Amino acid sequence: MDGNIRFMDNISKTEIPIGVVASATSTRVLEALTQLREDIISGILKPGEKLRVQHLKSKYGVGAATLREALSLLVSESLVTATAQRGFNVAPISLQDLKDISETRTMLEVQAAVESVKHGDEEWEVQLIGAYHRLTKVEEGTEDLANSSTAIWEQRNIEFHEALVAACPSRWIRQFRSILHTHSERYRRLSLQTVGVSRNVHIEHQEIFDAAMARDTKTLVKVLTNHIDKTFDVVYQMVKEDPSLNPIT
Amino acid sequence: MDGNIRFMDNISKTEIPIGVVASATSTRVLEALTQLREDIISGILKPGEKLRVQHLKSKYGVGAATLREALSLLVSESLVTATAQRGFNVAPISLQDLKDISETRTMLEVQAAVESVKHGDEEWEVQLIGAYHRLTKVEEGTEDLANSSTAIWEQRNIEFHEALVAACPSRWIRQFRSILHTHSERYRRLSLQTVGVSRNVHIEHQEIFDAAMARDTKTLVKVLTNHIDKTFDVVYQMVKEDPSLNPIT
DNA sequence: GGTATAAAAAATATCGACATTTTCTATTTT
DNA sequence: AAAATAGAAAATGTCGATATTTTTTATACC
Repeated sequence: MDGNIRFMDNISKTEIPIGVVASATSTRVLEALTQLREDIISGILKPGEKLRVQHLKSKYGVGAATLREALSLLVSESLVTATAQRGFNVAPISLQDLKDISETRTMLEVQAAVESVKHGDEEWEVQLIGAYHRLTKVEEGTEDLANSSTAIWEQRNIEFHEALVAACPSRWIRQFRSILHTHSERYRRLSLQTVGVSRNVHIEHQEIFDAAMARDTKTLVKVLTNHIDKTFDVVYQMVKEDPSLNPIT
Repeated sequence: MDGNIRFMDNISKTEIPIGVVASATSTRVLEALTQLREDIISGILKPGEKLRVQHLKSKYGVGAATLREALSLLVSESLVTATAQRGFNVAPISLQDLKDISETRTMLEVQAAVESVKHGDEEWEVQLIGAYHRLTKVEEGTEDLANSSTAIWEQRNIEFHEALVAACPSRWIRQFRSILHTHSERYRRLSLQTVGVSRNVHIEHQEIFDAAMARDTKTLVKVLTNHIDKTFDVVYQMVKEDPSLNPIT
């Protein structure tokens, strides 16, 4: 997924973009950025790991300046940290951070969803129905998703949550929510191999969808909070029990 | 989420930095970054303006790659936007954006302050008292602050608000709050020459300080919300009435 | 043995030069 | 005259080379 790089083609209103925006022709920076993001989220580049420019430039096939620029842009998403004279590191992980992310994400995503439901028009409904339908297809397809399906599920899960909050008028809430969702996904991918092993995620998504379409704000708050909590619980247990994933003692 | 608090007792309190971190020796990137940020917030570099690397590199006395890296890091703070093959721009402004910033900032800052009051220890109190004292000195010094004092007031105002929320355990809320505070300051500086012309800001700060020290959450929420609203009102009127500041129709 | 010190190695940070793409401008075409 | 087009100018994006700083390793010292 493109994370916080927004392809603006389907945004109708005169919204001002925040952050990096892609355009027709790509650049080496964008390519490196996309690959680096995926490698960080997937855990190929490990949490806290030092990102040596000299070493990585050959790996990603770009010059030093280009790689540094890509890494600098990833600081925007808090996936990379930069320290003067000491280079770049992959953002570290911790149980504390996971909890913080989940709680803050709940606050922002619930707010965004409520506002979205309040302001959403017919077009928003159509987009949400579409996103929900695509997500349903892949979630009902298999008991535990195969490796290939996982990537598709991840993409559609992101798109569903994006569609849910798309009508929230606050660009800032949407942006912050998106960043936290990415980090949430990172923790999930670092700790879990498959989706929905010990819970039926689709039921949760269905509840969210139904409440949103019914404009039932109260229920929406409840089921959405529950959804994020459940994700947290599962990941938290895994991270806690796997010392290799948990650099913090 | 509160239901999971019990698992958190053994979570380490070690804080992980988000974003760019300075170290003992500075770098050309950091110098350019600092100057660029100041120039954007102060309006020397105008909202929406194209940031030509070729032109600016001589102005800031650095190479192209270094300048690009500084600009890329400013994307983290949403002060600069980057578009592939089309370079960098100063983040645009709009009335809509100002409203969004103020509302989102209220949500985050109130939350952060309440949590900070809840968790703040003696050291937090000491730091807050110090920050408040330094702010008071400059706010009571003059009726309308002279140009030289304005810069000091801005610095101390930031430090006071930072100190207020310093004990909030959520790094993410603090980070997002800080970004929005910077943007809020930018709008204020773009529209107002001096502080406290039509209102006594210090009384508001005093109310905030008193409520925080008394751990009176309810009052704190009220006066802090009021404070951000008031700032918004003043700036909104100025921006609205000054077409040169308002590129959005 | 552990600590301080100095040389060596590695990595970061930085610049200038060049290729590619976009933007501007003048000319031609309908 | 407006639109399309082609050439010129400007700006972006990119890389390799190099100075500076940090980190590691080896050596000497108490």
